[in-house]
Parts: sequence; C-alpha cells; structure tokens
Amino acid sequence: MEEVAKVAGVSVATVSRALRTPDAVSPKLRTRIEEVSQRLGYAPNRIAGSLAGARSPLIGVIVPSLTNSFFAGTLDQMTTLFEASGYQLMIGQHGYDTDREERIVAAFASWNPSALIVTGRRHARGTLATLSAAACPVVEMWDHGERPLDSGIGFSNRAAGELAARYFVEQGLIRTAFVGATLDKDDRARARAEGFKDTFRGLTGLEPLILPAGSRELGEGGAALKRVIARQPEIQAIAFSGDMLAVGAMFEADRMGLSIPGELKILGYGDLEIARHTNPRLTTIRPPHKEIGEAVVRHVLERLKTPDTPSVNLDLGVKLILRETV
Amino acid sequence: MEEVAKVAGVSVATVSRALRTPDAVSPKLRTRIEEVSQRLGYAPNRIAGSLAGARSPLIGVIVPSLTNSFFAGTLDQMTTLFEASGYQLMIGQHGYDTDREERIVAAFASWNPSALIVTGRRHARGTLATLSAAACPVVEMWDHGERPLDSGIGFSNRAAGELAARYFVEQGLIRTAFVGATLDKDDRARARAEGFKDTFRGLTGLEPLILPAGSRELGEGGAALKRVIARQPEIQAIAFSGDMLAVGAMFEADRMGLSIPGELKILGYGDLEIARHTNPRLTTIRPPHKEIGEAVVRHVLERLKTPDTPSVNLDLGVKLILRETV
DNA sequence: TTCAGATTTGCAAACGCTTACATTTTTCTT
DNA sequence: AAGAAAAATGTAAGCGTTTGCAAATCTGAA
Repeated sequence: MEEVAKVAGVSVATVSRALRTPDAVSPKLRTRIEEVSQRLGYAPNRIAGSLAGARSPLIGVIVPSLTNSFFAGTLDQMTTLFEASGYQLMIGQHGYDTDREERIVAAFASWNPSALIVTGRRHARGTLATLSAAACPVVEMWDHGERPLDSGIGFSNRAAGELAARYFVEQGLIRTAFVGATLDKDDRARARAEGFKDTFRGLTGLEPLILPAGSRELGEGGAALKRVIARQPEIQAIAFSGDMLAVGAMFEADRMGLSIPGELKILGYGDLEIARHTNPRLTTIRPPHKEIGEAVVRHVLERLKTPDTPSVNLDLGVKLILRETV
Repeated sequence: MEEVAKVAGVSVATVSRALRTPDAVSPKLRTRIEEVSQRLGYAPNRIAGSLAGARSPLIGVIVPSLTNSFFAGTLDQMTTLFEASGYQLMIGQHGYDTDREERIVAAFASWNPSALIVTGRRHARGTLATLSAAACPVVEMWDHGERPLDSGIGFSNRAAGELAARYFVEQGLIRTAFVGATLDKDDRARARAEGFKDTFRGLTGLEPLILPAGSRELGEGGAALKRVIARQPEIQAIAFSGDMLAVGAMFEADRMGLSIPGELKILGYGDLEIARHTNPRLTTIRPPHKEIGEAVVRHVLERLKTPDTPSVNLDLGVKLILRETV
C-alpha cells in the first residue's frame, strides 16, 4: 500500500480511502490510485485491515456435519451469498459433540468475526458464554424455540414430528413406528421423535414404536426396518428421521419382497433429491433447507449494514410432500 | 493480554511467550501466567497474532462444490484433522467457474494463509500467478498429472476411464456408452470420458457413445438412460461419471422394466454409500476420497513443521469395486 | 566469592492497515 | 473579491500481538 501511495504521489490514508470508501476521495485521485494499484497488482492485506478496523470480514458458521446434505445445502447457499458481499466463511463441524462445539466457537470468536452462526439451540455452558460475549450478531439456525441467544432462524422440529403423526392418523394407520438416527445426540431428531410420539398418543391413545438408528446412512435404514418388523410384525407405517434411512428401508423392503406402500407405508424427512426418484417416489417432510440459508444471510447482512436492526426469531415451517409411499 | 500481564506482574512479551512457546519461560512464571489467563478467561486475538507473526493459522481450501459428496468427504477429513492441529479452514466453492476460482484464490491469498489447497490442475492465468506468488505451500488435489504448481495429490482420472473401458472389454461388452456430467466444465469428468473412449477404441476398434448429462443428480441419470437407448437401442453397458447418475439410471431402468444386469450393465464412479445398498448393488470405480484428504493434511502439516520438506506429486490410484451391476 | 556463560525477562519496534483529527484546498455566498 | 462552509487530503495514533535485542538474573566452575 505504501508502494501504491508513493507511486500515486499521495498518502497511504488516501489510498486506503480510495479503496474502501471511494466516495471520500476526489474522482481524479480515485482513478489514479485505482489505476496504480491495478498496475502494481496490489492486494490489501486482510489481516492488517481487520486488526485496524473494528472487526474482520469473517463469518463463522458451525454445523454438526459437512457431509449431511441438509447442512451442506445451507452452507452452499451461505458461502455463495456471503462471498458476493465480500465476506469469508469459516466453517466448523462438531459431529454433535457439544464440547467440540465449545472449542470451535471459542476459536472462531478469537477472529473478531462479523457474525457467528451456529446450528441448534442447545449448547454447552461455555459456548453460551462466548456467544453472549461476542460483539457481533449471533444466529442460531435450523431450530425454532423461545428466547434465542440473539437471533433464531429455523423451524420447529417438534411440529415436523407432529405433522407426521397427524398424517398417519388421518390415513387410518394404527401400528406405526418412528425411526430416528442418533436420537441420543441429535436434539433435532429427538424433538421430531417426541412430537411424533406425543401427538400419535394424544390422537389415538396408542403407543408408537420409537427406535434409534446407529447413523443416518442408508444401511441403517435397512437394518432398522428389520428390527421394527421383528418387534412389531404387523407394522403398518414407519416415519424416518431422514430420507436416506427411508430409502435404505425401501431397498431392504424390496429385497424382502415387501410391497410399498401396499404392505408398508414409509414417510421420509428431508426431501432430498433422491426422494423424487425412488420407485415408488418417497413421501416426505420438507424442512426449509434453502430458505434457512437465505434468511440467515439476509438477516446478517441487514444487521451488519444497519447495526440497530433488531434480532429476529423466525419459524420457517415444514411441509408435507405427498408422493407415493404413504 | 495486557490485563493478564498486569495481573501476573510480568510484561506482555512474557505472557506471549508463556502461551506460545512455553519452553522459553521459567516453569514458575509459566504456571502463574497460565493460571491468570485461565482465570481471566483470556483468549488471544488471532488477528493481531497473525499480523505480528509471519502468517495466519488459516488454510484456504477451494472446491468446485460443497454439496458434491466427494469433496464434502474430503473437506470433512480436512476440517477435523487441521482443527486438531490448531488451523482453521477457509472454504470456498466456485461451481466449476474458473473466474470465480480466481477471485476466491486472490481473496484467500490476502489472508496470509499457512497453505492453499485447490481442486484440479487447470486454472485461470491469474489463479496461477497468485498461487505461484503465494508464500505458502500450495496443493492441487483430486487430480494427478505432470508438473504440479507445487504439490499434487490425487489420481489420474484418465486412468479411471481406462479402467472402465478395459473392464467392459474384458466382459465382452461391445455396444457401450459413457455418460458424463457437465463434460464441458468438469475437467476431471472429461478426462475420464476421454480415457474411456480412447481405450475402448484402441482395444476394440469400436466407437463408444459419449453423452453429456446436464448435472450430476439422479434425475439426469434417468434422462440420460432414455437418451442412450434412443440413440443405441442395442446398448449393452453404460459407464457413468458419477454414482448418483448411475443410481438414477437404475431407478429409471426399473420403471422401464429393463433388468440389470441382465439386459443392461451399469458401472458407476465414486463408490458412494448408496452404491452398497441398491438392488442390485452397484459395481463402481472408487476414487481415493478419504485418502486424498488424509494425504493432503499429512503433507501440509509436514511442510509447515519442516519447511524444507520437498513438494510431492502423488498418484493415489483408483479401484474397481465389483458388485452386481456389471 | 567471582565471573563467564546460559537462561530468563523486558523493552520497543514492527506487522499493514484504518480512522479521528488537523490542515489544506475547493466551492459557494454575498 | 472576501469570507464562510464544505470537501479533500495528510498526519499520526492506534489495533493486539510477536520477536530481535538488550538487560537482568541465575548457574556452576574455578
């Protein structure tokens, strides 16, 4: 920058202004400085800029897993949109481990980020402390509930479970099950399971089977199907906490010669691309993946531009996508 | 830090040393400083640290897409492993757009990262300039070829295509096709297509059908299957540039009443989880997803620890996973 | 006990920008 | 044309660390 200033015959302050707040510099100088820094291939040092300025153009995002299609989709949206506004994403994953989340949040906070975005509403004590102390907007996404730390953008997982139960009851289904991946660690999956159970019980007085699955992968779906049938041979319908589990169960049912939806109904969750292509096509509950990413970016950008913008707490809702398996 | 220094009754220099190079401080002071900074909840400002030190503990990784399972898997590995060594990942995606890649590389370089990791071997002129000028290790991953910019860790996509062709020929398959996603933009898919075509032609003197697909998603696989059959009704075997396309084709074949592998053989690429669960299970070519991530991290960490470590250019190879569709 | 050498600590100068404030130049009003 | 107000530019003080070098302290041999 010093170099550019010298060549352009101005002070570094003017160069800085020409580059960051062009309006504050006379058109003549501005063009000269732009031309020179172009010619010299000058690239500002973001680190120095961040240290001098109040905060860095970094945005920390923490998700449970990068390989989970839901979060991958949200991150996809966010990198693209934030990048366009000149922000860089720092992405961290904790694998549903709250201690690891705490360490990542602390690490991210020490970069003076412009915003911190975490997944879910349950955090370790230290995470809460760090987030509350952070001098930037904090968004808890993918979940809706009362009193977010700062802003919350997501939907009610409980409502998603309720929706599944209500739909089963409407269809006259009596012997049902909910299969959820890692219910012990994944709060959101657990909330769906509980919404399902409570609603089904409330509506019918009957007890649905609630079964955990070891992972959210296809293979577990097939295995879970077998376990459900072993426990309840007369099962009529199963709701899964993820489309991949549901598809795995469909493959397994195919192998077992069990016809879907004839002998068994299957309901997914996620509305992944694959749900549109299976035979038969998978009926599923669609969380607002993309909408969450968009809403988070829009809100954060707004907060950053107009600092007195109030926090929000949005429930983006879920939708039942009727296809052929229920 | 000043605060900690005052409370512990030492200078900030000593605090810095106690925290970063504990061996350079007497045990007595070290424990006192650690205790105080613990008590005060001191978190060092990474930005200031990076400005003062030679470079930042940031590692830039650029992939074509976050939602592509291959790269998601590699990133998964890398975030976890680098995080454990105190590095943060900055992740960028360019959607196979070289201009966008250029902008991202430039943006990342301005953070004085400890390493820069890009996908593939073809880059815009400006990207090459930035990467060559970067004062840090540069790794080009997911592809193997001669003369990487600095280090290269991947495998030969051409060899993957050759493997597919050779296997088809060994099986006595004559009327074959290769369906590739976005062959115009994805160099790696194109290299596989060319390896397939050249080898098949060389071995049999026959011309395989090479067809582009609009995307790498399931639906396109089904659509491509129909197009292949329209062009060549007697088709015996199709190699796909991705497992998802292959699975989409299997679903479509199912709908068409076409038996696999009886009437049509299908070969995938990727060895995604789903390949193990379809009916019949998908024969596929496995690129070394995980191995790439691990090798990149190992190499970069080595380079960072011992700066005079030489660059590498590794070919990790591909493997044919025999299952039931060919 | 003394003193050289090793170890520990402190001082102060970067690191490369941003920005409040002061100064200079330009523009406008009368 | 003079003076006030507005706009443009420069000066310099940070931002919170790290680190080379000097000073102080400690260690052990003579």
